[in-house]
Amino acid sequence: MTGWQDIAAEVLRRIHARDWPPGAAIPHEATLAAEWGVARATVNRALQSLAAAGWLDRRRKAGTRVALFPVRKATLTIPILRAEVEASGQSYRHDLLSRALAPLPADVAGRMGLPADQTALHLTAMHLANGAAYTHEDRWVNPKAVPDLLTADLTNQSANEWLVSHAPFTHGDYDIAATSAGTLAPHFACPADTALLTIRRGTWNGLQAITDVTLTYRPGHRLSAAL
Amino acid sequence: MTGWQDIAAEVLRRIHARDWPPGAAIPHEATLAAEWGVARATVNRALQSLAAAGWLDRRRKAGTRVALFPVRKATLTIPILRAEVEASGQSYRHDLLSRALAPLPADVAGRMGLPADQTALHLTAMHLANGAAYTHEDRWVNPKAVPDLLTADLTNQSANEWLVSHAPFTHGDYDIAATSAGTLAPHFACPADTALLTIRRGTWNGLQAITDVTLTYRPGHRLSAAL
DNA sequence: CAGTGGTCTAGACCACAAG
DNA sequence: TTGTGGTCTAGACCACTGG
Repeated sequence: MTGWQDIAAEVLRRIHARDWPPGAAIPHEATLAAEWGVARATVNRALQSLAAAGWLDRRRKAGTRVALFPVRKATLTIPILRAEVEASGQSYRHDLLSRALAPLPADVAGRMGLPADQTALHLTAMHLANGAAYTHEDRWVNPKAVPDLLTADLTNQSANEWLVSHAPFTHGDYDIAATSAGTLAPHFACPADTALLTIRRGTWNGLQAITDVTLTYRPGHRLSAAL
Repeated sequence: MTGWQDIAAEVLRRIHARDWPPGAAIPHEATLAAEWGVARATVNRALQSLAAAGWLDRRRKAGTRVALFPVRKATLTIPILRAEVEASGQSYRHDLLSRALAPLPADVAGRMGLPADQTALHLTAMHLANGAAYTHEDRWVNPKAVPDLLTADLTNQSANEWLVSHAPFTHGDYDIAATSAGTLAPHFACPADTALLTIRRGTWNGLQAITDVTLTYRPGHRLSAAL
């Protein structure tokens, strides 16, 4: 009945109870293992999970301390739009608005690490929930990374879904910002100065940029998560 | 030289190379352990880390499969404002703008699970980077959860920093939205219709709400992270 | 029911960093 | 130098769940 999760819970309890206040060193793995009558590996696993969650700072030789600023990390789920919409009980649809080959704008090219005059595939689309505008998508795709996308059918499957299943990426980055609706206002039937939430995401396969996409959510949208 | 991280990397390589495409089952732990000449526990650790990162779906008896939608989770770091500002090489300062006991607004009370007429501590402050407005803070604190804060000196230490070191929380939630500057416009010397990024955060100790805070960032701010 | 992942153990060696 | 966490092993038993 004493698994590593139980041990992690007990350690967390002592932290919350301030038996082990922020900054304090806690006993060594071997000591705790003896106290609870388990193998050191079990304690190790529990403490590693708490360290990964930000509760503990661990360093060889220096020991384990309660983090001064606990919980600095939070997991934000960035769902596939279809899943996000359908999970809320609404129907999902996506409309391809445009599809063209064009030279990369300077800012996008810079983020993708490609020459500014490079020709790339430019896609714009609307994602709809229950038939109403949900999210606008503005995407640039490096045709050298995924040549097959040039001829793919994107009417039933969104570019995102196609890429996810055909072009796995090794890493990526994203940022979140607030922008005014501007030229997107007509899509959302809102004033041009409405504040909208945007998420830009770039994905890479090794050193090769795959795609750079900016999603703009309808007015009032919130990104939520637990700490 | 064959640690669990090497094994995780090799598995990831095979996923990226599409040796194991999305949805496909991969060999059992025991098989892989034999293939690489390591203990099953080592393979288990590698596969668990990949499953935690979203690359694999694992179920007892059903085996391990490559996730259909890899990398659905991203870690967003929510830093302490002081650390965020100082990390960018700027000087940090914070000005307490107001501090008063007042009845909780209905929406805040709802989020905190307290009666709407409950008296609580209301704080507003500006966080400055190199002397310029960086973030506006609007905070409500449950005085029953942290009575000591009522008499704390908040001129040198921000409420956030005080709470972090005096009132550990067990869990919390947050959401991110875009709003118009509105009445905060004078603080940022921007038009009232400027789009600003806001982060609302609620923290709890067990069943007791501690605080609910809304941070509004200066125009143009971006939240960034890696995937 | 039986196969697969989940976890524990006891012992060992290694890598890193504090003093 | 030496203490502390990081990891590996070989074997064992357990828990969940698919068939």
